[in-house]
Amino acid sequence: MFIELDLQSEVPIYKQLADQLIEGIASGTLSSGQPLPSVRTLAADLGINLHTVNKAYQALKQEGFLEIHRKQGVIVQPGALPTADSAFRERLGRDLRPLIAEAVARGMKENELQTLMTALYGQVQNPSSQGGTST
Amino acid sequence: MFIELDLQSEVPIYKQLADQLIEGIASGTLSSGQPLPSVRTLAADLGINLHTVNKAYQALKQEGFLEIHRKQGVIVQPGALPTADSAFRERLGRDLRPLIAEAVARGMKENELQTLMTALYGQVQNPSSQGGTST
DNA sequence: TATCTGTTATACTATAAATATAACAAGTAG
DNA sequence: CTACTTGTTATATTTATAGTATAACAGATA
Repeated sequence: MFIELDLQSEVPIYKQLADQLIEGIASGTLSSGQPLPSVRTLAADLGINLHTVNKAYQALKQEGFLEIHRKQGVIVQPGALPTADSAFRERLGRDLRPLIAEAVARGMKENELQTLMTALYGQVQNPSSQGGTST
Repeated sequence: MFIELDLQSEVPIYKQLADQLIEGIASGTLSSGQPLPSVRTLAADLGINLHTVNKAYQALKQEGFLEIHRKQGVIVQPGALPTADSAFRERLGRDLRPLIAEAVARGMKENELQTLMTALYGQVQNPSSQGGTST
C-alpha cells in the first residue's frame, strides 16, 4: 500500500490518509481482514503525528471500514463492508451537487461528466491504470 | 433567487452561499448581467456578516462568474462564462475521486453512479424539479 | 453634497488541524 | 510474572480558517 501525502494541500492530512485507505479497499489492494500498521509505525513512516493517523483510523472505524482490537491492532473490516445505504446516498448527493453545478455552469455536457465518472471509476477499481508500478 | 443557509452545517457559510449562486447561474435563475444584492443588503437579508457575503462574491469574481463595479455593484458575468478548461477538469477530478472511491468501496455499481449523476444534473439544470414551489 | 457602492483595516472569538508529551489499560510473548 | 506493543485518553500549544463587529476610505451617482 502506497500512501502519498501533500502536507501543503488544503485537504487535511487525516482526510488524505483516510481517502487513500478507502481507495485501497475499493481497489482490493487492501483485502478483508488485512492488518494495517500501528498508529505509531504509520505515523513514523509518513513523518506525521500519531494522533493524525489515529484520527483517520477512528473515522474509518466509525464508518465500518476498519476494526480495531487491543493488541492485534487495526485490520480491514473482516466481515461485510459498509453498504451504499440511503444515508450514504444522501451524503453523496449533497457532496456531488455543488461539483456538478459548477460543471454545468461551465458548460459541461452530461455525457462529458459521465465519461469523467467512468474514467475515475476505472482508476479506483484498477489502481495500476494510474501512476503506480508498485506493489 | 432563493438562498437557504444552514448555520449549523460543517460547510462554511460563504461556501454555501457561493454554491447556491453557482447553481443559480447553472440553472439560468441568475441570467447574464443580472444584478445581485449589495454585500450589505444580502448580509442583512440572510442575517450574516457583510464580510461573509463579500468572501463568497470575491471567490466567484475570482473564478469569473461575477463582475464587480464601483457603484453598479455585483452582476452576473455579462460576457462569456468561465469554461470547463483543463485546470477545472483536474480540480473536478481530484474532488470527485474520493467520493467515487467510497461509493465503489460500498459496492455501488457504475450504472448506479451514472443514474445519480444524471439525476443531479437534471436537478441543477431545472430547479423546479427540486423542493421549490417558489419564484 | 449626500448617499450608496465595494474595499480595506483592525480586532476579537470560536473552531479545526496538527503536533508534542505523557500516561494508562489491555493483551501477548518471553 | 515481566516486558513490550497495542490502542486510548488527557493536556497543552501552535497555526489557520471562519465568522463577526466596527470603522473608515474611495469611487460613482443622484
